[in-house]
Amino acid sequence: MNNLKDSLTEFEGALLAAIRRSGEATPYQIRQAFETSPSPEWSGSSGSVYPAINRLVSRNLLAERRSVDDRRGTKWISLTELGESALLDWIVDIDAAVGPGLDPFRTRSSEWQELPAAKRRTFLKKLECALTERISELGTAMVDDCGASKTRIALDLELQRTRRKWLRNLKYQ
Amino acid sequence: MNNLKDSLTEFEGALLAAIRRSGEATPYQIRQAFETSPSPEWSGSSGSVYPAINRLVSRNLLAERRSVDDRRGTKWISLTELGESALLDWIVDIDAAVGPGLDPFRTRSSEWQELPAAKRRTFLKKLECALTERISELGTAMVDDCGASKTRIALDLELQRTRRKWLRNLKYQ
DNA sequence: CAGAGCATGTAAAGTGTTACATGATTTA
DNA sequence: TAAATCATGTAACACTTTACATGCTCTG
Repeated sequence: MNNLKDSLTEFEGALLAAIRRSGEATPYQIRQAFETSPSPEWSGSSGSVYPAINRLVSRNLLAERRSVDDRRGTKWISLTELGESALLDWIVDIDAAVGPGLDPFRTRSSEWQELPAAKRRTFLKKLECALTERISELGTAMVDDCGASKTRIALDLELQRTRRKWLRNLKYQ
Repeated sequence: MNNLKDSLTEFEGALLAAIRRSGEATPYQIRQAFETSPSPEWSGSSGSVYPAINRLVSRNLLAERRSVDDRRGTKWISLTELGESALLDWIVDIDAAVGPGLDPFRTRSSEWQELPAAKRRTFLKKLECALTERISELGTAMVDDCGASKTRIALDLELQRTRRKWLRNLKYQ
């Protein structure tokens, strides 16, 4: 009830999704999960995670439970029914999913072509190498991972390959 | 000198790039360009554009000039040499370019597979339709556009096609 | 019993969003 | 001359980041 708009931000959605995946978790665990996540879209800092969780609790999307025998005040949080339904709405948001998001590659792509020729060649070569390196990292990560994140890694891999393919077309135009 | 870190945010970089493309422009023109931009990553609202431009002026990345005969106080802004070099650094930032950015499709992708089967099929079908629609829009946009944004649209198109391809693989797994 | 790690959180700073405010200039 | 558009900006609010603060619990 704190927030006028009832939709979730990208971060809040990702947060609820992570909590639901665990069933029940402590804010600290969720924070660790974000901090050690291979995709660093959010820092997972305490200054973002704790306030966000408390906001979601006050909006009745999360329920918190405290263990009696813990003097640290460790919280166990889980999704309420309202939280489940808000998360579901977030997951199936077609408009959000079809949008381009905030893609630093895409944002810069128009500018690369206007670099002076020598600088452009050097840079595009370096960028292609960096993409290739990332692609091979993702390749091994996908072989290692047989869990739920496998398809996500597959998507990452395809996106990077698409970037590289676009780059190669650009170079020889 | 206002800002301790000397790097640019995504928005500031995009702002400088837009200003440089015009050579000299008024903040209002830049704002319009962002507002009518087909890629709605930023709102282009006055509350974001004017403060950002004034920040960049106070960091000596932008120079402002006022026409004497205009009582509205219209400003003409252009990049200083410092602004040019800051923009160049931003453009060739490999780490930023290789990162995934904030991609709502990618963020949600892990969750779609865990939807109940019936709901999942319905949703994935709708998502595929939405992607197809977007792909055809981009296709016509690319035919119409013969300017500098053509390759950017081509990238958009390839990214959406990659999403759709990934989605189709997912469905029949 | 010291130090690493668990666990919560706040403070200050910066930035983006929506909504509001103000006045000048052009156009019907 | 009224309305649309040009043109600048501020205010309130929300969120994220970095850095700081506090205390508990386990392990060597």
